[in-house]
Amino acid sequence: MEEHRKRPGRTPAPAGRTSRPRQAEVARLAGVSQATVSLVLSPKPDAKGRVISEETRLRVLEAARSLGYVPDPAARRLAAARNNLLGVFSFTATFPTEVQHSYYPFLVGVECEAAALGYDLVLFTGSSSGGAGAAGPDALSRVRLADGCLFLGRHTPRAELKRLVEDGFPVVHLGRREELEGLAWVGADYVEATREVISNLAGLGHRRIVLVREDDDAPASADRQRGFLEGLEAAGLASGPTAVFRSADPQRDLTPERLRAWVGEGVTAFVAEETDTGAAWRGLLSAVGETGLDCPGEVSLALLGNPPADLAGEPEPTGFDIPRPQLGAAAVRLLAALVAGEEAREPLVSCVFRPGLTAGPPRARA
Amino acid sequence: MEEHRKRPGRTPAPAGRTSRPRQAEVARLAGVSQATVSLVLSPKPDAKGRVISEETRLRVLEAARSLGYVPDPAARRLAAARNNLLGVFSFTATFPTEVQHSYYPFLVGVECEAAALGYDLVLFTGSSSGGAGAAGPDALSRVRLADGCLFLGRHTPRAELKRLVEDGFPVVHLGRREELEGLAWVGADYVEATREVISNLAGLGHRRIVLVREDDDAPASADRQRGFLEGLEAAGLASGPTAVFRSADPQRDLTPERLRAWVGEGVTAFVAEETDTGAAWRGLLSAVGETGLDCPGEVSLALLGNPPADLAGEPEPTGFDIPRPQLGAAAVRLLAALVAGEEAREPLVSCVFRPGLTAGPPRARA
DNA sequence: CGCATTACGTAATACGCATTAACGAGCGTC
DNA sequence: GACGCTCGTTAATGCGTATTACGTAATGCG
Repeated sequence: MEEHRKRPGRTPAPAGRTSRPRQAEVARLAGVSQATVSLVLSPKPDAKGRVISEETRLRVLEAARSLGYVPDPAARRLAAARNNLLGVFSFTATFPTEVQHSYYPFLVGVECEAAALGYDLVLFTGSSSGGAGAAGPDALSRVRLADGCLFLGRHTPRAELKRLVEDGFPVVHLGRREELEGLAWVGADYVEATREVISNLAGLGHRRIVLVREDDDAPASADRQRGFLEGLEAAGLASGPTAVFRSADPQRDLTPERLRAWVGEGVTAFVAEETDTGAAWRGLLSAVGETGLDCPGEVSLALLGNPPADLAGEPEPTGFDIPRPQLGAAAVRLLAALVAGEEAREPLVSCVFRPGLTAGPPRARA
Repeated sequence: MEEHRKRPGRTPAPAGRTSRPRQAEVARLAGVSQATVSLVLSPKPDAKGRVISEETRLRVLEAARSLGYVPDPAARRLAAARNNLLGVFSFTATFPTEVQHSYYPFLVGVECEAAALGYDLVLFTGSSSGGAGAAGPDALSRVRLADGCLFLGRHTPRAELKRLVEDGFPVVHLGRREELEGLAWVGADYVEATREVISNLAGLGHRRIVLVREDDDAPASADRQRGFLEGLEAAGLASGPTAVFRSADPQRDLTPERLRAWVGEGVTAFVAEETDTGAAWRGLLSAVGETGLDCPGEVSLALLGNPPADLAGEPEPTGFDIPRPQLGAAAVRLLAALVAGEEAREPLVSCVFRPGLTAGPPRARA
């Protein structure tokens, strides 16, 4: 196991160039002790009394710079300090091949905010491809290398996550997740955003609206449904038993006949939730297409979220934008606060209403 | 700085429940030494001689399981003298807001291959000022925290990179980069791919072809031009002085008149290089559009690379696909080999010809 | 039965850094 | 000049694990 070790034994740095410099080498170059180097390089705000003279300080800094010294994150962490690393852990590949279901938009915000706060990011891989930590309980525990960790994706192993939280390891979950006591999370305000969309449709004159959702118990779905119902109520509209269409496979179950039946009953607007696959929205679109109904004219459609990337060419759907970069940034802020030992809380992030082109006033009833 | 440490001082585990168990505790429960626990829990394939008896092995495993022992990654990496981290350094944000010019496709391959090889990724951002090194020239030295580092982007500071290479720090540059002695890199074979496109056009019957390129001296551009000229020669076609149209702003300089003139001279096909902005291709497309020439019919077009994301709706261009994920994967493989001390070399990655819809046989000359 | 082997374990140590008790040197003070 | 005192620095130690150099008991062999 030692074959790759460039440094032979205990001698600080004989061969020199092949290995990263250690504090000991910086110390030798600066003519001080390793402890002094540590003191100089560890920004201690509460420097009570014990300070290093400006002269040695500069000497050490110069030596460190010229050697290109960088602290070893593992050692730093082991010695009970921080290493300026925030972990990002996702349970599917972070950069999936399929365009759908990508964490990219979140990462835009995560990277930006992390940089602003002075953190680098560690991307823990292998969660899906079974590489590094294959499976097993260790897969998740690798994140302890970082000061804290951000979790993406809805299907997080409860037990492992719970363990991290209980151990006091700073963890933030991206997406509402209340079933786990003490788990910090950030989320978007789907309830309010959906309410706003419904309110808008009602304002256009729609009286009967149907929500198309998938058969998933994720909080994100539940929130939209709640916002939908609240929106109906606020607009003084009835929410009959048929107002919510829930299906495990909307693209199969949402038939043109079904659609025609609704329209025949007086339904003039449909809203679909956004999910990884966009199945609800796709199902709605194709059903409308097959029935030959004119979209803004005969039926209004709204998407509770952003359209999948491969539908970028389609007309812009009415609905709301999920501010994913802001969500990512908020998550990082929260995580950084936890790492710093603060008792922070991030409020729900608001979604932005998107007028779009798929909704308009309903056609006058015959 | 010690506030978060649950374990008071040297006692192995007095308070018990607040902290994760260590090997020492497992050892105590199993009635063996810490070293034995380590030996049992560290899968050593080449267990030459030194073996633990099956009985104690099971006892230790049982103890570990019952305590919920999980190894501390920081300690593990410290003891192993490497940290299983590969750096990714880009000089613009790794996740840019603009869709164009994104490293995303590369990262798909990087993440996947890193996972397969058992590495985690550290993302460094050029602008971030975190960690030990302040901003400025030291920014680059932060990458030493990883076992090796991948560099993206054409505008890498030469001096700093040189320093890393000279120090023997494993570095791989994504994209051909030969001007720096000893710098490892991986690249796509633009020469061959371009040659193939030209050969294909010649096969269709085209006799006069013009290359539209931007005014950039990047290797990627030079390679395409070289492949273009070689392709012409191989097909027995003349490459007059007007065969290459080089412009700093093709969208401005590539006027409809210009295009008409070429067509009048007998040019029947145009190829454009791909760049971050896609300016050459955009210029070509808009000029053709304005002149009202029918694309596969009257002129053939080819794109030496992938179209920008915002042109996804357009008909698929003839040309070649740059296998970005494979490039990323190849870079990671090379980097991993360097980290392991091997003297590896990755060949150029081949691009894949894309038939597309924008090229066809030339219309018979009048 | 004596000695060489082998099989199993363990003590000791290193890994790189942070932290803290202790130490030496300057410097007044009476 | 012995004493306290502050300031700057260092020696020593611990963090949790991997590894190596040794023991010790069991076994093999003539």
